[in-house]
Formats: sequence, C-alpha cells, structure tokens
Amino acid sequence: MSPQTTRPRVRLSAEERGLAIVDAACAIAREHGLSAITLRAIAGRLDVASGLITHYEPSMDGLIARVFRQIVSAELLELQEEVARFRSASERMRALIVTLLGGGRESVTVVWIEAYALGRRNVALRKAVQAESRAWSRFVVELIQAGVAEGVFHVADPAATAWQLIGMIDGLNAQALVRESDALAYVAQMARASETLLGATSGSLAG
Amino acid sequence: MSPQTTRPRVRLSAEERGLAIVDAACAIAREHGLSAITLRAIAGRLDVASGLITHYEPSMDGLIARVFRQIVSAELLELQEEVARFRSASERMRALIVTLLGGGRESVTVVWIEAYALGRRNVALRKAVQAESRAWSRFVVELIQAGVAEGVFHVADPAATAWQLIGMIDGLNAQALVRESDALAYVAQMARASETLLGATSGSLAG
DNA sequence: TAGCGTGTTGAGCAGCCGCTCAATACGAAA
DNA sequence: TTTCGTATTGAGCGGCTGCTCAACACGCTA
Repeated sequence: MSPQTTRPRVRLSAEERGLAIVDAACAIAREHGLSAITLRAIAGRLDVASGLITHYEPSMDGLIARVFRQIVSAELLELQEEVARFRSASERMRALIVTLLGGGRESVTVVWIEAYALGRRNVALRKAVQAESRAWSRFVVELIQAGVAEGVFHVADPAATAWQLIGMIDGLNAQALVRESDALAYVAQMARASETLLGATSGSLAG
Repeated sequence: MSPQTTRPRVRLSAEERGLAIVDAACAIAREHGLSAITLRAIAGRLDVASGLITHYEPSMDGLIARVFRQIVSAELLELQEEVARFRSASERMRALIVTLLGGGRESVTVVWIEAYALGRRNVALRKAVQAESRAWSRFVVELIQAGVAEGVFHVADPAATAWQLIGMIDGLNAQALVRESDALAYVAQMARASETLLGATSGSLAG
C-alpha cells in the first residue's frame, strides 16, 4: 500500500484549483443540468471540502453563469468547425440543421432550458444567456448572408430569419426532451421549412 | 373589535378546500412560476397550516402537474375562443400568431419552460406536458386542415407543420423572457414565415 | 346538552441549500 | 531545520424543502 491509503491529498495552485472547480461544475451540468450544480456536489466530485469551493467561487450564481457560457460557447465552436467542413452555404446550412436536430444534444438543450428558467432570478446568468444568444444569432446571420452572396438564399432580413431558424430548432429540441420521439424525425421537415424561410430552391437543403 | 381579532377561521368542506388549494397554487404559478409552488407558500396564501395542504395533496409533484394542466388548458381554451371570433382560416391563423406573440403571455411561457425543466424529474408533470402538447398540436392541425379545405393553405403534412409553428412560437417567446425586446416585434416576421410554411399567398396572414 | 365526526393545527424530522470562519497542514523559502 | 504563506479543512449557522402525526376545535346529530 502507498504511504497514505486514506487520502492521496493533492495540493493545487490557485489557478489549477480554480480551473478544476469550473471543470467539475461543467461536468455536473452536462450530466444533470445547471440546477444540479451545488457546493457539495462539486466538492464531492473533486473529493474536497465544500468550503474550498466557496473560497474560489464566492457566488454560486456567478459560477452557474460561467458554466453556462463555457458549455454553450464550446458547443457553438464545435458546431462552427463541423459546418466549416463544407463549402457552399446550402451544404453548411444543412449541416447545421442535421447536427442540431440529429440527437445526442439533449444535455445542452437541458442547459439552455434551465438557463431560461433560472435566468429570471440569476442576473449574471441572464446576461450570459443574452450574450450567448447574440453569438448564436451572429453565426447564423453570417451563414445566411453567405448564402445570399452566393445567390442561393433570398431573404430581406437575415437577422429576423436567423431568429426564426433558431427558435424552431430550440422549440423542437425542447419538445424532444419530453416526448418519446427524438427531433431526428424533424430533420427533413425542418430542411423543407428552412428552404422556404431562406428563399432557397426546393430540395437544396435536403439529403 | 370583533369577537376574534386574531383569526376569522373558516371551515370549508373537503371539496371546497381542495379547490381553494389548487386555485392558490395556480395563482402562485402564474405569479412566480411552477418552482414557487411549495407547501408553505400555498398555506401562507390561504392563511392555513401547512399540514392541511399535505392532507389534501399528498404529493407535491402531483399538485404541480395538476396546476400545469389547469393553467395551460385554460390558456388553450381562451385562445380557441379568441380565434373562433374569426371566420376564415387565414384570419384565424393570424389571430393565433398575434395573440401568442403579442406580449402579456410571459407568465404562461414561464410555466411551459419550467415544466420542460422540472418534467425531467417529475413523472406526473412529464405526462402532463405530453398530454397538453398533444392538445395544442391537435388544435393547430385542425386550423391548418381547415385552411387546406378552404384552399388557402397548401401543406403536405399538417402535423409536421403544426409542430414547426408551435416550435417557432415557443422559441421566440422563450427568448423574449430573457431579452429586453418582446416578441411583439416578430409578429410581422412570423406571419411571413407562416405564409411560406403554410403555402399561403404572400400577405394573406399580414396586418 | 352531550357526543362524535372531521376539518384543521403546528411543532417537529430529515434532508437539502449557500455560506462562514477559525483551525490546520502542507510546501517552498530562509 | 525552522519559518511563513497559503491551500485546505469541516463543523456549524440559518433558511428552505416535503412530509408526519398526535392533538385540537368546530358543527352537526342524537
């Protein structure tokens, strides 16, 4: 047996510990939602005293907002990389729809929905939701504008169309959380609806 | 002073008390969301001991599910009456969009969002969400089918289109909860988008 | 007027929550 | 080897949660 069988207690630098705490909180949020982030849950996961969490994160609301931003911005980055694998705006838009409705995204959907609910009482979280919403909108707007420049999309107000697309995807994903069927069944429908919204030729976003 | 300045204690029949409790819970949910429904909050609002609430509602999860159904089904009924004031399918669809995005519905939106979040751990609530979702879908499907019968809408799959419309409205309302701007600004955009989704002639759902 | 049924009470339990703070133990510097 | 800074501990506080249960009090009936 090693010198201490009880606890191989690790002493990290302030910076390392701070990162470890945020990472643990992110893991908890991905597994059980933002509402599952508690001092004791984080401490338990790191095998550390609860007071240590408070020492590094004096405000739980602030930590939850940080976790939200980290998870959501990471997902946006991932999606951007996935979409960047394609050249044309049509292919990219299709990749976006397929990825977002393709399932396996339940944990992120839960984070978004809980953020909307908790954001009513958590100011920091509300600001974070606004900021991340804007980032998402910006991304979709650019995708639309690229299509317009290519001449394959025809929309008067890219920003408004972006919100409609995002709204539809959010709504369908939220429903998938509760229903048995997954959102995958809606990929084809969503592709057709997007074609009309984007003024794209019929079938240009399909399989 | 009256005989008892302390408490004009009221003794209700079991049936009356049961209704009063559900009503109080509904009022709390409308004001502060489903998550604000607690034994002591209801008891305080009725000026009654907390134990009495448990006596009539042995399971808090069950009560929350009941409250959800009551609020949401009442809203659907109200919307159906509002829409019924119009004759043509186009006018009715426009009335639906205007009413749902016209603001003043924040409290119901909060109830829906919290239901999605809480439904992950509350089985009764999850079933209630499924049931109410189906009722909503049915209503919108009938509206679409009426338009198809009139020859003003042209859709291949009314059920799928209904989900898209509902998803868009849900998504936009959820965003309105967190952003400063209200969903009202999206009525015109939503009307145009719906025209394309429904295969209606341009402008048929507009002002 | 006495009795009984039932609507009602409210303290109490166990379990969470965020957060505090004095005490501790470890590691690097002197 | 001693000192000192700091990362870390963990019991504890007040407050919230759902829920229990023995006792109580009011109103109808006999």
